[in-house]
Amino acid sequence: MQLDMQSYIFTAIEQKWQNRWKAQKSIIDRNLLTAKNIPKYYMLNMFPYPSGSGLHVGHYVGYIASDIVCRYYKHIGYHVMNPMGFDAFGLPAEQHAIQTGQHPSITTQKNIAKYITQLDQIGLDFDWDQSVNTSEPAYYKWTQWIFLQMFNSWYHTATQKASPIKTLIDEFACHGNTKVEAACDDHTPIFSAQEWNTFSETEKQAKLLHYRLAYLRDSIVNWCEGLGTVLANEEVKDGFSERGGYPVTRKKMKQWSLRMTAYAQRLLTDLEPLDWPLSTKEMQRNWIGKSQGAEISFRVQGERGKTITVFTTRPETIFGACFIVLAPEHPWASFMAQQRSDVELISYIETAKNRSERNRLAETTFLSGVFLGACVIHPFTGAPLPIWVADYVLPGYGTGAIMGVPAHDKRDYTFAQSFDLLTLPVIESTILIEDGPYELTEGTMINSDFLNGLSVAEAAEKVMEKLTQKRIGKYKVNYRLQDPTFSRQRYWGEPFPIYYKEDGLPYALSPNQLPLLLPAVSSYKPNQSGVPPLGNASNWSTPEGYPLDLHTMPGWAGSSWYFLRYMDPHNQETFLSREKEAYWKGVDCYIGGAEHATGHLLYARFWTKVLDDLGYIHISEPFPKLLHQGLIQQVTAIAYRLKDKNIFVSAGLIAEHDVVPMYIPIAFVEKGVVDIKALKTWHPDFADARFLLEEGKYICGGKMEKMSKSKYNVVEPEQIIAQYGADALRLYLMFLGPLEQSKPWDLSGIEGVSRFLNKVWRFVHHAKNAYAATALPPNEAMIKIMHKTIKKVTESIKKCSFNTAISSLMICLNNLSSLETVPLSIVEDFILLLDPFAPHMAAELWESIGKTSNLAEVPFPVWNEAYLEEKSFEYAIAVNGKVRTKMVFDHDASPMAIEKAALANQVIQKWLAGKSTKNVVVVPKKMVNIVV
RNA sequence: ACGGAUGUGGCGGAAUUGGUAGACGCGCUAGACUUAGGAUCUAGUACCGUAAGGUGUGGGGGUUCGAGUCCCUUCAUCCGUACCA
Repeated sequence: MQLDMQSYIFTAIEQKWQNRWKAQKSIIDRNLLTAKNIPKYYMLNMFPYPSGSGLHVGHYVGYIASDIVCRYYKHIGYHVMNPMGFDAFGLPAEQHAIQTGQHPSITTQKNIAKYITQLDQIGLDFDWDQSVNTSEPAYYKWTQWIFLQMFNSWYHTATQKASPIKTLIDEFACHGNTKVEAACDDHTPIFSAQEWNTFSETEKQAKLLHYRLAYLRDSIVNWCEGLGTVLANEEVKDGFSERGGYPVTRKKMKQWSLRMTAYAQRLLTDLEPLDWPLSTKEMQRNWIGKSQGAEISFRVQGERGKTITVFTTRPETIFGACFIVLAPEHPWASFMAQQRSDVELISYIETAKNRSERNRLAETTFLSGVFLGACVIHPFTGAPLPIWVADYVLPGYGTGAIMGVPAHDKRDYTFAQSFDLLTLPVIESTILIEDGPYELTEGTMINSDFLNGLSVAEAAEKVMEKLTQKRIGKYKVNYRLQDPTFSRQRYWGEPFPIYYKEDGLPYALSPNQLPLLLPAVSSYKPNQSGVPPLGNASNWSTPEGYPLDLHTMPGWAGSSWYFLRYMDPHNQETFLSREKEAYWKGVDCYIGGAEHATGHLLYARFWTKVLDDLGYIHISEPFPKLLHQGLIQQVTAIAYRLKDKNIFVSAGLIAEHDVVPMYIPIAFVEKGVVDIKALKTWHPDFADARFLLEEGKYICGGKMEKMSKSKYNVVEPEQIIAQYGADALRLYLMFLGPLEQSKPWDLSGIEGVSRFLNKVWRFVHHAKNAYAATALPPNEAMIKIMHKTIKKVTESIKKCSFNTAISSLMICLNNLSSLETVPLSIVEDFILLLDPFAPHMAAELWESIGKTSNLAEVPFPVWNEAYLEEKSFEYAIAVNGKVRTKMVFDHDASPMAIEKAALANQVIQKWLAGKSTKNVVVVPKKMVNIVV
């Protein structure tokens, strides 16, 4: 028996099948499959950014999960599409270009090649013929094209749809903009049809820009003079750039923006029916942040005609308003500061502006602020309310000004406490003012003139009536969601298909000029005066000589619509043909990380709606079903550098120093001790660093965090595959725990799945040899084991509960291997069940038992419920909820009979001795509980 | 700070819908086979206790005949917070 049992040499087997699959793939005729009337399944994976360090084990989790599901769907007869592509524009390749001069496209190509190898080596059955690369002109041509659609559209609030800009021009020609219901900039000037028709082309364009879905506006950005560029919040640490340590200021810059707020309500409403994790829906809901309230205008004392408009969600508390607070960015704040040359105020505004929003919001005990030196008049009482400038009010939300109601708002309360301001309660409550604010929206109004005695809800209604009547307030729905800034001062992104005429206004290139190729540049850095890298291109202008836009699009541009392109990736006429869309009908299942909950997933929904409105596609939601894969976590290593010095302090000594934590590669750490030599050669920053040691060692700090290149804690898969094989790694990553949960990386568990695979191998070969000549029918016990497993595995795959699917395969194998002999039909079923999880081994075993059919297309086993029925059930018999014994009863035993038998049981008798039975609960097929 | 999630043996985790907590795997202990074992097989393994028994799902409280599961409260950890992808 031992003689012909080959051993399981996974390297050879995996290579063999990967090659064979590739050959099979190339002869698949998709058009034929499409034409046949078989059901389709479009699986979508969040595509990766191809970074230089390659894939890490965390990336595989979602891909393996989708591969399992897809292999299953193929087994049950679906035409499956599971494409993979690359979100290839991004900062790392650009940084690399700045450092080495190598063009980012070369770096990107190299990285992509590595990624493809890494994806192939684990047996992922991707449809590479459908792949996309967002940085290729053939792809970004359409990203630019979609941008032009946004530029050439406006949002009609009456129909709740985007519409071509031409319809707006027609409207202006007939009625001016007095009647039009449109999403537009604040303070858009009013004009009549007559005026419109006399406007110059320049004036018309300027007016239209207030309405376009893609428009220019002043955005506040993190400007770093030293690097000549804008930085992400994460690149800014305590007001200094992470790279180089240059000061960073917040500065207004003209930027492209997308009018996403116009879609806020639809993004909110349409979220409801989506089959998404509830937590993700909740996060998007909170991100959109709809709040209903009022805008109320306050007259400024002694300033004729000047008013300050605040947004409040609690207009009924207006009599409790004790002060007005402006964001430091509020135009009136700096105006007043300048006018009065108020040094304190000017400097406060400056510093406050440069604090990060998170910092500003994180303050809990003391809120900073400065009195503006003016007051507004309370519209009902006529009392003067002081105007303050404070950074706990943010410019981007509401009107950038609030009325402070300290008695009923936590932040306002803290602010009032910080400056000893008056606090006036207007809702009756048992909470004393000294104990904090009363924030509930229930109770009876007090100290509120005409609102006294009303409930909060009644008061809200009444006060709105009054405010509207007096024309000082109106209902207002406000969203936390902002129009996202869409331009970047970068090189490696999509250029804007926009040029500027002498009038300084943006004009669109015509679609036939697309793609607008990224130009060659002499340097990838922004130039000294802060002109973006595209400024370094020669002849960056239209054929007529008009200068082209110097910005590029952000990383999320290409990823906002790639799921559409997958359906028709090679079409040069359109980004997605009507026929292909009609066949695939969009994504069936999307698997990706929860960390994109409010970014990518929201942007993609927004773009989809725009394209749907304009009639280019016919789906309103891109991802009807969404699953998250959890992060793989791994220990990070943290070194502590003295502020402003290139000296690193060992972890035990940091209490005595002012240090900045920095990630270092976990690879250089052994039991908390850092290999300083390795560190010094790793990065120039460390080359001549000094180290303050403890007991001769440099000890680093550490945390469990998500595996990520930027934290230098990734585990690369090659070595694991070489040691255990791709099937083992697949199985292990799925066996680790529930798909959606974060899991710490720990290699020791892989031994278990590796043993399992070896056991499967021996089992099949043993069965094969024992039964080569005969074909005995399986007995009842085997059938029961098998059908139980088929059911469990099938249901688990459908629930994406792969860890339990694998464990039931293990249980099944343990049961089967304890049997003397097992017929081949049982072995066949087992191989089929294993196939989605460990496809290389399954294919090899399939062949080894003499099968010539393509395993991937063999129908999945189906269980028969009749085989699973049990005749009896083992009841747990509990006394007062504690299980004391177990008894077996037939399914048709009556509750009365069970109760009687249970009470008569010897063990139970012992527990009942001397007590009276109060109650007996018999739950059929569950348990018995006797209460004494 | 805000929003979201997670917390069960030494470890990863399992547990239909409120009904026998700890499936499956790692690790560990003992044994078998073996020249050998980082192979394989067998048995055991939540904790305390010699036992009878008791205690156990981050902590505290509640609902219930019965709670890992439902409610309240609290703590810890992780993810996101708009130019990282």
